[in-house]
Amino acid sequence: MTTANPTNSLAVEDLGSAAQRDRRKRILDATIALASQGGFDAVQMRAVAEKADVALGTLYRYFPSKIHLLVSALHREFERTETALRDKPVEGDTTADRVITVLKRTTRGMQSDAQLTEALTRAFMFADASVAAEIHQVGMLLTSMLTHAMYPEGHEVTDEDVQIARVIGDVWLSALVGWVTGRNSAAETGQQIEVAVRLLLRD
Amino acid sequence: MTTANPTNSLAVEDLGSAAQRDRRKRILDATIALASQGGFDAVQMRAVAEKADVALGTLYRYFPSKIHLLVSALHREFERTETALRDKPVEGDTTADRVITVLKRTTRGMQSDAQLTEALTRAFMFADASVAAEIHQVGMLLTSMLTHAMYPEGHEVTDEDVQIARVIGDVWLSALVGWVTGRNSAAETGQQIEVAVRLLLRD
DNA sequence: GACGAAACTGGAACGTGTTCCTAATCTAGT
DNA sequence: ACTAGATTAGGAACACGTTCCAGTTTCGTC
Repeated sequence: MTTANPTNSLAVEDLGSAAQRDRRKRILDATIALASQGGFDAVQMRAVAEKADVALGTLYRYFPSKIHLLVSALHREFERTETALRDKPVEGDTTADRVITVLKRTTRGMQSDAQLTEALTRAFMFADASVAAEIHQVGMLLTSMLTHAMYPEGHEVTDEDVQIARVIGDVWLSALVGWVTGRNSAAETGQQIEVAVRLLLRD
Repeated sequence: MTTANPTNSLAVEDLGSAAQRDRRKRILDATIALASQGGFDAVQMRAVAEKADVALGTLYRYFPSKIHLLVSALHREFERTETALRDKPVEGDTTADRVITVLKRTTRGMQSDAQLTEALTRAFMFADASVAAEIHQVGMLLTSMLTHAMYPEGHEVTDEDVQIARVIGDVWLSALVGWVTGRNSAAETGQQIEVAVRLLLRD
C-alpha cells in the first residue's frame, strides 16, 4: 500500500524540510481556525492561504483539494484525541460502558466546537475516491480507538470485535452527520449511539 | 410541521398546476439521466435546465440548490423502490434474513447504476441543515422499509424495533458511502451490512 | 561559492453553483 | 376580452474551488 512517493504529496506522512513541516502546520492551523469560526463554508482556499501566509499554489501543492485539506485536518485532530485518550485507562465495568464513555466524551468534545465539527464531518462524508487513503487512515484510527475502549489492556482483539467496532464507528458517523445537519439534537445523538452500542455489545 | 406554504417551495408536496407538475417531473428526469450518465459532477445546473427545457432561474425556483435537487431525486427514486417492494411479501424465515434480503436487493439495484448512486448518495451526505426536511423524509422512508421487512404483515412495531431499524439504516448508508467512494468493493459492502444486521437482529 | 532543480509567490484565468435583472408569457378574476 | 400579478425565459454577473504561468527564492550538489 506504500506507493513510491518521490517528492510530491506531502499530505500524508512525508516530512520534508523543517520549513515544509512548518508550512504544513501553519496551513492546518489556519484551516482549523477558519473552520471553528465559520464552518465548512468559511474554509475558503484563498483565506486559508492568506492566513497561513502561503501562496494559493503552494496550498494546492500541499493539499490537492479543499476536501483533502479538511480530511487531513480531521486526521490531525483525531490523532490528538486518540493519544490523549490512550493515556488514561477508560473507566467502566462492561465493554459497552467503556465504549459509550469514550464515544460520548469524544462526541462532547466535538459538539463543543460545532462549526469545526460541521466542517470536518461534511468533508469526510463528501470525500470521493481520490481521498480514500486519508479516509482510510481516519477510519483505522477510529476503529482502533473503539477496540481500545472495548479491551483496556493488550487483550486479544478478534475479527468479530473489529467488525463490531466498525459498525459502531458507522453509527457514530451517521449520528454525527445527523447532528451536524441539524436533524438530531445533541441529546438524541448521544442516545442514538448508546442504543447502538448496547445492542451490539450485550455480553 | 406543515408550515404555511403560499406559492413558493414546490419542492416537497405542493402540486401546482399541471404544467408545473410536468416541469418538476422533467427536471427530476433530467437530473437522473445526467446523474446516471456521469455522476454527481455531471449534474450541472445549466445542463439540467437545458435538458429539462427550463430556464436556469426556473430550475432554482423549483429546487433551491443542487443538493435539494439531488435529494429530491433520491426521494422520488426511493419512493419507487419502496412501493415496488411493498407489494410482494419478503421471503425469509427470520427477521434478520428478511432485512438482509431487502437491503441486499436494494443495494444491488443501486449498484447496477453506480454513477446515479454516487450522485444521490454524495448529495445526501453533503446536505446541510437547509435540506433537513427532505432528508428526514428519505430517512423515514428507509426506516419504514426496514420495519416492513422485519414484520411482513401489520405486526406491531415497538420503539426498539424502530431504533434497530435506524441503526441498520445508518450502517447501510455508511456502507453505501464506502462503496460509492471506492473504499469498499460491492462484496465487502454486502458483507458489512449482513454483519451488522446479524449482530443487531439475533433473536 | 556557483549552478541547476525544485519549491514558492503573486496573481490571472477558468468552470460551475448561485443570484439577479428585464422582458415575455401565462393565469385568475372581472 | 382585459388587466394585474405571478411565473418563466434568457442571460449577465458574482463567488469560490481549481488550474496555470512567470518570476523569485530556496535547496542540494559540485
